[in-house]
Amino acid sequence: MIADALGVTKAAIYHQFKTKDEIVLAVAEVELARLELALEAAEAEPSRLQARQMLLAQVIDLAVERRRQASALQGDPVMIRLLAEHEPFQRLMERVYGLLLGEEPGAGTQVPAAMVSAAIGGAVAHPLVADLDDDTLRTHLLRLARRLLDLPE
Amino acid sequence: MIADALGVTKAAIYHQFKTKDEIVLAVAEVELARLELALEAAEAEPSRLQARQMLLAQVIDLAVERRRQASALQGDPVMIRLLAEHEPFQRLMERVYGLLLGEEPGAGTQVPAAMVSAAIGGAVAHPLVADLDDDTLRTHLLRLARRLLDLPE
Amino acid sequence: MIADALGVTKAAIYHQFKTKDEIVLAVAEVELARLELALEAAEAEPSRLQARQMLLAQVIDLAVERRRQASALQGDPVMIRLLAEHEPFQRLMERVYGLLLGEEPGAGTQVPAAMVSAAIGGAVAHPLVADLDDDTLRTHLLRLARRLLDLPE
Amino acid sequence: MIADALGVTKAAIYHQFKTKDEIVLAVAEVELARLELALEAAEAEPSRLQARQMLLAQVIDLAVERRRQASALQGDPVMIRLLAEHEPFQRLMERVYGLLLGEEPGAGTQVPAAMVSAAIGGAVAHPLVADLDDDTLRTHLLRLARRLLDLPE
DNA sequence: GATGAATGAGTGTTCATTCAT
DNA sequence: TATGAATGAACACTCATTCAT
Repeated sequence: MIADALGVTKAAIYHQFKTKDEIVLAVAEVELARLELALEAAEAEPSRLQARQMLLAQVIDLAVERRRQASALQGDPVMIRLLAEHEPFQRLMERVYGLLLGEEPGAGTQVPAAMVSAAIGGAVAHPLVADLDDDTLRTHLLRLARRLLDLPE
Repeated sequence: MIADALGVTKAAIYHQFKTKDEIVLAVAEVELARLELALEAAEAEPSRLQARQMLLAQVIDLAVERRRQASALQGDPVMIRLLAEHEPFQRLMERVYGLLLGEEPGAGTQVPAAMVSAAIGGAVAHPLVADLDDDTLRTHLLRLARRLLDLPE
Repeated sequence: MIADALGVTKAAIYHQFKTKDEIVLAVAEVELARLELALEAAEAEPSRLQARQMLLAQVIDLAVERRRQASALQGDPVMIRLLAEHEPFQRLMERVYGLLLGEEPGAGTQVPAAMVSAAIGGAVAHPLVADLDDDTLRTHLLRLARRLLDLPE
Repeated sequence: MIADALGVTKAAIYHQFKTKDEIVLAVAEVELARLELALEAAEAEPSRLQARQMLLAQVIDLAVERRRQASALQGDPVMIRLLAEHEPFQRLMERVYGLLLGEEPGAGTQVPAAMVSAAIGGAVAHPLVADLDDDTLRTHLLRLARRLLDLPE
């Protein structure tokens, strides 16, 4: 499916990547890099509140932007397993969650963090919102996420 | 995979169900029936607020209870397609969303509805919460969902 | 397929017959019995020519009559193999061919015999003639078969 | 079955063909091409009678030649369905029948056409003629087909 | 006599992966 | 770098057959 979408042969892809895991990782890492950039930009903000607002806006931007492209890998079991096991991703997400929630990461913040992540990720992929244009979706997501995170509008 | 998990042959399963769709539907319908019961019980409540609180509690109960069992079908493409297409499920979810959000269902409530659903479903399935015991998870989910839905604690 | 068509269970059929071969044989033997009757009636005719005409008419009658019923078994590989191997059927067909062709059976008559049989059987099953009513089909078959067999109209 | 007969894996075959239909079509199309060539050669003949004689000879040649090879697909349900539905084959057969019968194709010629086709095809596949050498079979078929088609020897 | 449950072996098809060129 | 050909293992599904009840 991936090879066809790129217009090359499967073997050509296996020349560049040793396993499907590596392919998925390569795709994921682009997103990770962008997320890391957003995180660092937010962490550089002087006020904690501004940092949280900024990070949230960028996380939502990324999710909305990506929603159509790379959808091929969206439901891919390899992708799901990898994100659940890939350590760098885990650590990055803990930092993101920690800042978003305004707390240090730890056992107490895991569930809210997972819910925020799941709420944004799930909402973006949900068929109910497939017809909404990007701006409307972004606005809705922001409003709801702020409520979840106890952030002022 | 299902047959192996049950310790029987594939053919034995195809003796009981005509298609994979039927297998998935049979599993889903058990949940649907319980959800419908919960919805009807909530709708019978005198006050709207009590109805919403009650339905939310039961929806979360169901999600938490189910989280380990039937996880085999969780990512199954047939399950995903069926839930997206199965009319009775669609109608039921609209009623659930409508009551949870305290509004009549419509275009304006789709995104919050999708987010609530995704938040609960996603959080329950998230690897980060796999180690939490049921009670802790339930408490967290309730707190967050109430915030999302503007419900008092 | 057979069990469903009869409205009983597969196991019920396997209670009556030990193998699929036996089922097919039982169906075939009904036809064989009718064919044998036709053959004996024809052989009792005083003139050879009358015998041939009579047998041909009855063979075609049988084929046309059967064309819709039991069509389930028509293409069945078991049926095909069985008719090719079943000795009583082989012997019966040799007698039928011999009389139809007006000769004693032998190496020299095998091809014409096979062609007559194939022409009638094939034509009856051919999709091109599916819409023809029984009488029209019978008339066509008779005319052509007579030509093949050098029989006067 | 096909893969085993060729001594390769099923997947190897599915690398070359997308569906079973394609496999069957590929086999059938070789025959179709040869039949079309024969038809065109016959149509180029100056006299109608010569054209019919020539086409018949070639049709029988093709049938006799093919009788052992590709017999794996002979009873294959996919093959049967495809030949019944494949438009190019339908059109080609109508042209062949029309010329063989010495008439324009139409409703009136369908049954004789089906019978000639069934007679040749059926006779060639019939177990009774399996032991005959090609020349003897060809001779028999020619004699009988000429009789069917009202062609001089 | 009949049924429900089960099975082994097959079929059409996909997918991750390997390898010689 | 890229390709074509191949493979093992899976998956959805069917069919002939068996057996306890």
